[in-house]
Amino acid sequence: MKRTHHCGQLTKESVGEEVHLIGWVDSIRDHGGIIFVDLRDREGLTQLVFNPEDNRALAEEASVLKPESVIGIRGTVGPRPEETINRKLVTGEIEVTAAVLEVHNVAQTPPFPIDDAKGDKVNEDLRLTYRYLDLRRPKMQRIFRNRHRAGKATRDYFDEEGFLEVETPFLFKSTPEGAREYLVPSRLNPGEFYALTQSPQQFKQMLMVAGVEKYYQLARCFRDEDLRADRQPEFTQIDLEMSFIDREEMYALIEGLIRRIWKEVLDVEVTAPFARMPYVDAMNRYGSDKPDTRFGMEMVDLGEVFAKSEFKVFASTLKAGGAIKAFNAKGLADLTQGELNHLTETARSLGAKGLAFIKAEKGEWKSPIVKFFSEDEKAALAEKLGIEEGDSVFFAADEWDRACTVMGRIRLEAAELLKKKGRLEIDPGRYDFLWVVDFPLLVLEEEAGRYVAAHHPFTAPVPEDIGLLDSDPRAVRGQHYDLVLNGVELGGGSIRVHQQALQKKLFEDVFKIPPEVAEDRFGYMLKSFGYGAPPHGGIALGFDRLVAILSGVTSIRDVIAFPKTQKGQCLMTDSPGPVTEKQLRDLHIQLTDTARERE
RNA sequence: GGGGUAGUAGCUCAGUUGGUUAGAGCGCCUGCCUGUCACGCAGGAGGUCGCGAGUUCGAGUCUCGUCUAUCCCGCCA
Repeated sequence: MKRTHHCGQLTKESVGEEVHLIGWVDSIRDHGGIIFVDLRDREGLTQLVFNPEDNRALAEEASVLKPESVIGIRGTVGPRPEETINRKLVTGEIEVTAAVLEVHNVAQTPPFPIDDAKGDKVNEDLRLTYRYLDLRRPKMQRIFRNRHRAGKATRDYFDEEGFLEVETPFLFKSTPEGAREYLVPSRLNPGEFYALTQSPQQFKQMLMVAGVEKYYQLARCFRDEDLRADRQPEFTQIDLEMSFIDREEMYALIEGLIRRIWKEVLDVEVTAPFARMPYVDAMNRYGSDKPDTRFGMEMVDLGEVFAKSEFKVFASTLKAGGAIKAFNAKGLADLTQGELNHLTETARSLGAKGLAFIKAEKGEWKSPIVKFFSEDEKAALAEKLGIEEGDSVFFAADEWDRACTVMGRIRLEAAELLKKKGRLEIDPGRYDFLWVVDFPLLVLEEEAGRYVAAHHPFTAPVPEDIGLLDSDPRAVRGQHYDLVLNGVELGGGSIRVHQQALQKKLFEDVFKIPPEVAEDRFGYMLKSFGYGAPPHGGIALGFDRLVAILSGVTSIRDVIAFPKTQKGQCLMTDSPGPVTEKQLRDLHIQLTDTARERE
């Protein structure tokens, strides 16, 4: 029995037609005589009617149906009596009176409700074990559709912009300086391993040398790092690279892509160009390289106020070259001791010694540190932070980057508390896109005492800073850019180095990679630059995060059909799993004793 | 590797200071019910309180360990 309509389609226009429908039984309402069945497919619900006065045998068949069974019916579309019209359903004006019922599959009782509201509350491990049931929920079906539309918008846009989609290998070689990789043993090359690509970075640059000029790919990437709500071991990036492009052109290109996706998926007009913020400003004002600018509570630098303070903790921090940072959590003076303890714990976990605060309550400042402040200092604080009755102010005194990071994190947690108390509301339809720019090219790796690439070693320095590479490496800015949305890092990229000599200098002189190691890992790349490499640059956007935001969910597990748990397992298929001795022998692999014991 | 939260019926949860037979809603089963759409009404079944030790006359409750999920730190060029 082929269907003539889907379950979200029929309206009173179709009254009188004979139709075939097929789908899952969503619910059954058996009145002893008349029976109503809601039939569901991915498009919607349609009410079926079985009336024993018309067809007693059929009604008896229907009375033994169970929810989630798959059935097909043939029947006639009829108008519902006026008083029984269901305005909540698209198909609520009609019902289909069944004449023939075909039961494809009777379902067992599902282990959890297949229902948007109730299903959301079910333990995630159970949902993941029965993922095929979880995904039946209309909410998950909407996410599938969002993901599909976002992908299609991306492909359409880049196609129109003259880009070619090129697939690159998953099986690459190990490049240990980045994220930890998944290794794949090589049967044909005993003792050697592939690594699954963390990203197509090096291949896409080779495509530029190859003259492709404009490349993109919805690329699967693999990283063997610990998982988070926004990190899965395999994930998808919108990856692109383009020759003869500068930063300004890149911003415009990606703004066009984002506008296209938001329009196609949400029918929302995104305003471009996006705001831009230098990295240093982002850290100073928001304490993060991915600032959430949807609310204020910006940080203030108090170096000047406390430069000559009697308060030794602040004064000595400044003297040692550190910074005093603070922000005003507007209206949070009533935070409880428990909440304050929690914030303090958070600050400590980030390396702060504690969390200094002032609560402006009942006309006075309650604080363990305010007694050390002079009248001038208090006046300056009140003015700089705009302290009013009912506010809470938090302080961090530490090395500049730690002070910023700690305050940035406390700012976000304070915002969560204010949201919970109903004093801060963020419009769910608000999208604060932001380019964070002017990143340092290098960061000092304290343990090793050397510089490593802040982004990756192929990022080009800002041209006017190249001279500083030898004299003052920390001051060199990279041509790197991050795209941030509502405090989430959507992606990042850079204009790349395309000159052999500069790339070699960076590998060997700046990153101190031994020449033979550089040759082994990147030799082919350096060689290629000797044969006519165009200037080029690119970016990669986290497609899962993007779809999560478009769908209003906080975990990318919700936008991946079959995600892994925090331990990297798939509960539905029970992977990973053991393999046979023969498989191991073929791969020239022996298990250690600890690995054997776990079996 | 570290810190937090959770684990009690199929699901979501409650369970007081350690004290009789561990409860509720939904779901499930049975019966009744001809206009419901969270149908209704009546009745019923259903429990290794994650697992293992310990303290105690007595443990869902306290202690230790462990497992699983989740959030975070480290990590993610």
